[in-house]
Amino acid sequence: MKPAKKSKTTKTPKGEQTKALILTTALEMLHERGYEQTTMRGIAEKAGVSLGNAYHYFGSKDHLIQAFYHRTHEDHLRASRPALEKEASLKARLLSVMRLKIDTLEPYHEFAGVLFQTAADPHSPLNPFAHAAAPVRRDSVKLFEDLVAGSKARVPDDLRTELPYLLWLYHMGIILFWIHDTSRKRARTYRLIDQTVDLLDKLISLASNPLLRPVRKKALKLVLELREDLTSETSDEAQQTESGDE
Amino acid sequence: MKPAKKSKTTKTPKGEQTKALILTTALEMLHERGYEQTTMRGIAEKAGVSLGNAYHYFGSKDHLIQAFYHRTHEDHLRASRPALEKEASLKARLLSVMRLKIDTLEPYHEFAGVLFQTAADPHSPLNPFAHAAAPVRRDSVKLFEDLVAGSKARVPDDLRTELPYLLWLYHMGIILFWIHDTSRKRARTYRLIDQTVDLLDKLISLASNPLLRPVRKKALKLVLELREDLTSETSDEAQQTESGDE
DNA sequence: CAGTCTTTTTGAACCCGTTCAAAAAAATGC
DNA sequence: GCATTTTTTTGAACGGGTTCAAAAAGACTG
Repeated sequence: MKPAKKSKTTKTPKGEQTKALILTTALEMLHERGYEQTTMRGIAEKAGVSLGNAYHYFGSKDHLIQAFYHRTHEDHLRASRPALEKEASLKARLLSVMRLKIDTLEPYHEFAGVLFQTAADPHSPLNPFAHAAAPVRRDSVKLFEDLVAGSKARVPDDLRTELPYLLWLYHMGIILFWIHDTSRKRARTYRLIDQTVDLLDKLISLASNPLLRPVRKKALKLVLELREDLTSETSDEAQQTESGDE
Repeated sequence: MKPAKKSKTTKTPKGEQTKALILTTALEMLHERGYEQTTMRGIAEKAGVSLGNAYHYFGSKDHLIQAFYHRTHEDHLRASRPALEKEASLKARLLSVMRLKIDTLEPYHEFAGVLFQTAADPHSPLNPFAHAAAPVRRDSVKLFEDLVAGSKARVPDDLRTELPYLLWLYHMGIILFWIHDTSRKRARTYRLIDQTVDLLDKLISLASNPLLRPVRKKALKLVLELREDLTSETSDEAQQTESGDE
């Protein structure tokens, strides 16, 4: 399918330097001109290296995108810290984190679609759903672990374990909505966040209710299963397609 | 962004014929060799027309994909009919329809990812989330309308109205999972369907419970809002990007 | 320092999707 | 039937991502 050569690790200081140069140039161009307008040739030229050289360090354009994604994620982490230190209730914490996520992403709205696109391709190494190892996801889920751990909400233990992952999923859904949101200043997305956070908070409270226990148990068992699949499966069968060319 | 010229309507019988020829050839190749291996050049050559000619009738490769998608949808509709005529309970109906969906899609698993990808791009006319007019979505939701209408499940009226759309969303989620499912014979996806359908059925029953009424009301109000956005918004603001080139 | 092995760098080449002006063929009007 | 207009068809060209063999530059060894 998609060749997607691995990006080589650098072996000398010179290489290190070149790689960094290419990366920063790429990020710059991506920020200034968006995805389509940023070409590998353009990056190479602006960085003063040859096209082939860029490909030596970054196996594909997607790898550059990944770097970009990483950066916004780190920005979001940094932006979230104050709120997580101040707020105590689960609801307030979640609300802050989600709103800050959108704040962070906002400057890149116009090409976020493409970003999401490449990330949704099952064959892409960037796909947060497929590859368990994907540091993107691990880091991302970790934020929600902190979010839950630091709150003193009354939530059943079994749910508490799964909650970070569930919130991560929820947050992916919000991003998907945001990508398609064309309202001014993304008002709709923010409203959606406000309302869904409120709803989620209510639901989590309800989840302790004995009436809901069987459903909760069943649902959580299912979630757990899926998560296990996600973190184990990939190594055995997923790679077969790669070698199956002729 | 993506130029995506519109596919011209044909004006003569000769043109009609050529267009059909190109389409069938394309579907054939897509089926046999997947997305990446099917090139516009390849299609044109196999169909015995020039490359430019193919582009005259189909503005882009995506348009061909759209045709492909349409076909599988129709297959699914046809396959679902018997079950919808036989089954009475909502649960059984949903289970059948979902399983048949996966059955229908299965032959195209390897390139379904790409299909989903192009569909997730906000700029793509194929995107079922963005363009209300997208017949793909209308048709698709319609199936779930029939599914709900034909069942005699006891479900609150307000929920009943939104249920088809919610089930459509649910079905999109399952497809997303399926795309990433590498288990043999897609066993995991089928199991997921079994369990989630069961769960949904239980949830729908619970939804009538007075305890849940406030949450239900709130959630449905939210869903309704989003749906309205979806079906109206697109005309005013979404198109600006199109004309905003320089 | 000379020779060898690695890493970095290059630039040409390949294939692909897409565009476009102009040729060929059909349809239309008189 | 001929001129004009419309539709269909062509093929070359452009710009883009990606690959690759081989040159250049460095690192390492004796």
